Amino acid sequence: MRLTTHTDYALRVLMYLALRPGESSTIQEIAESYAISKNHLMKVVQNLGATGWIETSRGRGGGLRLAKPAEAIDLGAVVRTTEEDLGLVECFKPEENLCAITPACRLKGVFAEALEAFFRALSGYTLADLVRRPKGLARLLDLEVEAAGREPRH
Amino acid sequence: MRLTTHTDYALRVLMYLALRPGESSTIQEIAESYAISKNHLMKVVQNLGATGWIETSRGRGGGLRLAKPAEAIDLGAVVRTTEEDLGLVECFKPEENLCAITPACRLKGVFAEALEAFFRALSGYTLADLVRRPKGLARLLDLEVEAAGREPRH
DNA sequence: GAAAAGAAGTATTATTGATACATCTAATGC
DNA sequence: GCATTAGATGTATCAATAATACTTCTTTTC
Repeated sequence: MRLTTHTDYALRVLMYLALRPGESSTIQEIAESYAISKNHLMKVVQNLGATGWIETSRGRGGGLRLAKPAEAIDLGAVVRTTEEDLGLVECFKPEENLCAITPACRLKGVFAEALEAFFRALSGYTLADLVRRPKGLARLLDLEVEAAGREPRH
Repeated sequence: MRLTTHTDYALRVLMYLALRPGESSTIQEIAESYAISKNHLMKVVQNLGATGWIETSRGRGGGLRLAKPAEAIDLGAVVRTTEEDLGLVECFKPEENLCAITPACRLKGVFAEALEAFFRALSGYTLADLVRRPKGLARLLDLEVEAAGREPRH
């Protein structure tokens, strides 16, 4: 039971942007801060843009910013869009389900309920909850933030 | 977000055994009923035996049976033993975690809580809940059960 | 119109879950 | 006690797909 790194990276991007409300950041910059692949991050950002969590602008001076305040970004809702395969067991996917007992089996219902509980717990938090320690985070990301009180390295 | 088929198969084996309390069944038989790989199922059964959910006996007349009543087999506990990788995101695994912001990041705590909610929901059910329709299940598995009222095919 | 930055599509690599195969060991029944 | 049956164990292979890299557009701004 794992989430893809796609989801992991998507959340990191959102956290980064949440630390700089109103300002725009580039993929380049974010990839460097986390020391992860820029190419991979591009796909993640593309997806975040397509699903409406962030706004992107091209050209010189372009970049990314949150489409709405961090307080309004529900983590459960985010993960539902970044994690595309939520079929826990075979019987979740009718088109490829070969399990003989599906018609009388209660497994699917039980797992569906557990999955619901998972997302309900996530939805108890917003992006703002993840960046409750902005100074510490900004320092670790080597990032300039209002009131951070020091110059960034780049 | 998926569970491995290992977990899926483990639950199917337990359900099969729960339909025949006290009797013993062979891997061969179970693999045929579900039309899945016997070799793969062997590993699953081995694991179920090692973790104490079932009892196995070798030799002629050997086979598998539940180690305790279906009512006493908690689904959350089962999945915790069959699903070995529960590290949802990178920061769950200290030995391979490279995320720079881990010290100040609240992501791990939030996901740990969601995972807890997942298992809490599963633990609301036992194996007995999964086989609440024994006749229907037995018919689909082509299985002889007390009071099922017909001869099995094999 | 040049430069910067994101968008899009394709290709490659690496991981690992799933599966197959071969051999070994234990228990039973004749 | 020996043959047979059935599970245990270990290794090797295959397949799916996540992760990553590359290349080529578009758009925007100066």
